[in-house]
Amino acid sequence: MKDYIKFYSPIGELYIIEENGQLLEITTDQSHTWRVQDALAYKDLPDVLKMTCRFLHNYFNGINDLIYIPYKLDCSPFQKVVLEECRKIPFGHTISYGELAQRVKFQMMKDDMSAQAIGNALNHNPLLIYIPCHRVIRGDKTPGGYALGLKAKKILLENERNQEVIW
DNA sequence: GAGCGAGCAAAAG
DNA sequence: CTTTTGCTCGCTC
Repeated sequence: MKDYIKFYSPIGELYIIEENGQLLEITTDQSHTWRVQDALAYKDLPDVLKMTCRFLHNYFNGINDLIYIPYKLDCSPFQKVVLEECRKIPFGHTISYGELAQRVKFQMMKDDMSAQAIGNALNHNPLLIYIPCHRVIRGDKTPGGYALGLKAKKILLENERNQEVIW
């Protein structure tokens, strides 16, 4: 049993998808909605959708809401580590793909880890915004790429830079 | 096993 | 400063 709601954001309509009390996806992909039940009235929403909605509302108003939202990652073990590490990047901060590669390397106790593999994993980030993959940029400080296009990445980074951070 | 990146660093123009 | 070149590795088919 899956439910979803639409959230109108500065980077377009976001679809928030939930299953059994766990956050499944935050996406702009409209074609995903065929899998889910009809959208519910707000008062009947599962808590996880209300939490995510509030989180996004706060986020786009420059408030770093540090709530934990239960979520389920349906992806490879490698991607999970990358996404978990990415989630730890604080509001308003940026790091490079290479640096994230170092952290993942440590987590997985590997000898080598390429930045390219990190980019590959982030490209399939199922939880846009909540996992702030837009805070990961190239080593030379240029933005690199973004699944929704560079325009969206710049809007998100501008949003974090200009807002007063409320802890 | 081959091909594909949201990359990197060094070297060249 | 910008562009090119070689190298990288986990994922997917």
